[in-house]
Amino acid sequence: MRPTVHDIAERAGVSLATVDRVLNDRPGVRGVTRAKVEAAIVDLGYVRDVAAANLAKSRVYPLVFILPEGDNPFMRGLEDEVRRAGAHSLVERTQLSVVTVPAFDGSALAREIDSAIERAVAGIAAVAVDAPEVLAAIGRAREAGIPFVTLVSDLANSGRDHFIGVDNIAAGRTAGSLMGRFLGQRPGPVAVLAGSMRVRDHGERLEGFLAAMSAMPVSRAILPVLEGQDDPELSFRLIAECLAEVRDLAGIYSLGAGNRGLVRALAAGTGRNLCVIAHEVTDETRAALEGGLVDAVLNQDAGHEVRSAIRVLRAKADGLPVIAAQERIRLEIFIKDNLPSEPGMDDTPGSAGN
Amino acid sequence: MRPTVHDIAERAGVSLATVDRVLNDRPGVRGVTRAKVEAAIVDLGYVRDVAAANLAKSRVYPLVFILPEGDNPFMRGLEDEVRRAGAHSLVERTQLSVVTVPAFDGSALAREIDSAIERAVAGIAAVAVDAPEVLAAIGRAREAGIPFVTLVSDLANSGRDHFIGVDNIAAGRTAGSLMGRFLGQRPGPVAVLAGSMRVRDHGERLEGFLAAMSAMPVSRAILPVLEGQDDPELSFRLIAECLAEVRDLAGIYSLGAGNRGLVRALAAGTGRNLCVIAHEVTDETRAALEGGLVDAVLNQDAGHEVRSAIRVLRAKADGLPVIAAQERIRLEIFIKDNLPSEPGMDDTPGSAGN
DNA sequence: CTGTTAGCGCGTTCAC
DNA sequence: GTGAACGCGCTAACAG
Repeated sequence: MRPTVHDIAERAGVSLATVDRVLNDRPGVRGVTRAKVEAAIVDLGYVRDVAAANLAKSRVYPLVFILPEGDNPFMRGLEDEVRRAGAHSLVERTQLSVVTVPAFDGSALAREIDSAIERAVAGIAAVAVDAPEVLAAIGRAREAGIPFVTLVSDLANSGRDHFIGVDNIAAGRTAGSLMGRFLGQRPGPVAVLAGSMRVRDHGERLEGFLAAMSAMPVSRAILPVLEGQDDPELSFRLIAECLAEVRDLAGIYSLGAGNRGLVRALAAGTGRNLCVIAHEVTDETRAALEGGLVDAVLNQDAGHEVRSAIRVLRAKADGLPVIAAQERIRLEIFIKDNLPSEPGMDDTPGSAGN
Repeated sequence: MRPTVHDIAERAGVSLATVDRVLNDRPGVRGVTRAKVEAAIVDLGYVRDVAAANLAKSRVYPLVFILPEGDNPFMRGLEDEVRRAGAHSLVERTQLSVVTVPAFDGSALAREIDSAIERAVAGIAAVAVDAPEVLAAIGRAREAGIPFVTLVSDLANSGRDHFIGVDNIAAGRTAGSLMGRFLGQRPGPVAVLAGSMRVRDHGERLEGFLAAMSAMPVSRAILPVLEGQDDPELSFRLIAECLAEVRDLAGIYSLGAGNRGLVRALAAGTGRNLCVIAHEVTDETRAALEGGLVDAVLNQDAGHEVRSAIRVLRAKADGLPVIAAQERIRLEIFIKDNLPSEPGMDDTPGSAGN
C-alpha cells in the first residue's frame, strides 16, 4: 500500500490537519513543524490521491468554451467533442458548457467573455478573434483570476495562459512540401483558397505554404489568394471560375473551411488532374479523399484539443504546472490510405487523457 | 448536484445496500425490489462515480507488459511509455510492470505469460510472437480469466481479447502510395528492407506496399526483399551493397526496425537522390528526416498504445465494454515539416487519455 | 498555531 | 431478503 496522510502524520508526529495544511501550502504552520512534515513526505515518497482529494473537495469546476457559430464543420466537430468530454467530465468534477458567437465578431466574443466572468466560471477557452475588445476582455478575465486559453487560433499578445492548437506556419509548410513533392516536375500554377486573411491562422498557413513552395527545386507560380469567407457558395464560385480560366492549373491549397464549395467545384470540373490539399477531416473532405478529388488533408484532432484545454484550465485553476510537451497538438497528415474509418478516437485522459 | 446512491435509495424506498446490489448486479434482491431501484436509477439519471467507487474498493489492478528485449528503439520507447503511465496509474489504482523477453522467442514469451498467470495479475499485454507455445499460453491465461491483449503485432486466432496496434496492411499501402507519388515519373526500381518475414506485421506491411505500388499509374520494379533481422549491422551491409549494385535505385522502403543501419548506409552513399520511407519515429529516424536522408516516417504512437492497453485491460477486468472506435490506433505520417519537436505527448486518459 | 471531527460517494462486512 | 455501520484517502469546518 502506498503511504497516506495518516502515515505522514504519524511519522511527523502531528495531526492530519497539519499535514493537510502543509500539503496544500496553506498558512498557519510553524517553520519547524512544516519542515518535519515535509521530511516525512519525501521519506515516505508520498503522492497525493487526487481522486480522493477531489471527492473530499466536492468542488466543481465550471469551464466555458466559446466557439464561433455557423456551419463550419470543424467548429461543430469541436463542439461535439466538448459535449463528449462533458459526459466523462463529471467524474473529474468538471462542468463543461459551450456558447457560440457569430464568427469573426470581436465584440460579440468580448461580451460573452464578460458574461463568463460575471458567472465566475473556473476557466474559459475561446477561439480568438483578432480585435481590441477581445484583448481587453481577456485582460479582465485574467484580472479576475480566471484562467484563459485560446483555442485553434491564438492571440499571443493577449496575456492568455496558453494556446491550444497547431503551429499554423508549420502546417502551411507541410502543405507546401507535400504539394511540391506530389507535383514533381509537372508544370502549372497553384491556387490558394482561404477564408479570410483577417484571421491569424489563415495568414500563418499561407506564409508557411509560400515559404515551402519557394524552397522547392522547381519554381512554380502561386496565383493571388482567393478569399471565400469560409462560405461554401462563394468558395464554389471562386474555384469554379479559377478552373475555367486557368487551364493549366496544377494544384489547389485550401487552407480555410470552405471545403464544401471546393469539393463541389472539383466534382463538376471532372477530368482535371489536380493536386489538392485541404485542412481538417470532415465528412466532405473525408469523402473527397476517398473519392480521389483531394490528395491530402491536414488535420488537428478536435478531441485532443478539447481534452488538452480542459487539462490546462484545471491545472491553472488549481495552480498546478502545465507540462507543455504533453499539451502540444500534432499536425496530422491524412491520405486516402491512412484515413481512420470512423470519426471517434482517443482516450482519455481520459484517460489521463489520451 | 448529481444524484447519488442515497437519492436512489430514498426514491426507491430501500436501503443503500440494496441499491448497491442492483447496481453491481449481485444476487439477493427480489424482482420487484430490483425493478423499483432500476426505475429510480433511470428516473434520476444516475451515473456511478467511478473515482469514489475505486476509492471504496481500494482494489489495485496489477497489469503486466511483456516486451521484446534488445536495442530496438521502438520497443524501448514503448517501455518508457509504460513507466511514464505508471506514474499516473497509481491514481487509477493500476499497478504496471514490465518484463522483457528475448525477441522472436516464443517459448520465452510463453514462460513469462505463465509466470504472470501464476502471480494472478489482473491483465497481460504482450507483443505476440507467432508460435504454438504462445497460442497455448494465451489460452491458459484466458482459462484463468485473465484479460489478454496483443500489442503492436497481433495473433488473431489466439483468442486474445483485443489487439492494440495499427492496421499494418494499411500502413504498407500508405507507404506505397507516398513512395509512388513522391517518385512520380522518375524511373528506377525500389528496394525493401524488412526485419524478418517470420513476423506478421512485417509481412502485412509488405503486402500492402506491393499492392499500392502496383496500383500506381507508373509501373516500377520492386527488388527482392532484404531481411536485416532488425539488426543495425546487417541492415547496413545489405543497404550498402544494394546502393553499390543498383545504380539507378529510386527508393527504399524500410518496414522494420533496422533504421540505424539504413541511415548509416544512406549517409555514406552521399549524392544519391533517393526517396526513403521508414517506420517509427526514433532518434535516428527523426534526425534522418530533419537531415533530408529520409523523406517520410510512418509512426504508431507508443504512448497511445500503452494507454489504450491499460484502458482495455481494466475494462475487461471489470467486465465493462470496450469502445472499439475509441481504441483505434492511428497511423501517423511524418515529414520534415510536421515532426513534433519533442518526444512526449498526450494525456491521459488520464483521464483520458487524451 | 495545532488537533478533532465529520463528511465526500461508494463498497462491504455484519447483523436483522 | 434487507438494512445499519464502518472505512477508503482526503478536505474543511470547527474547537482548543
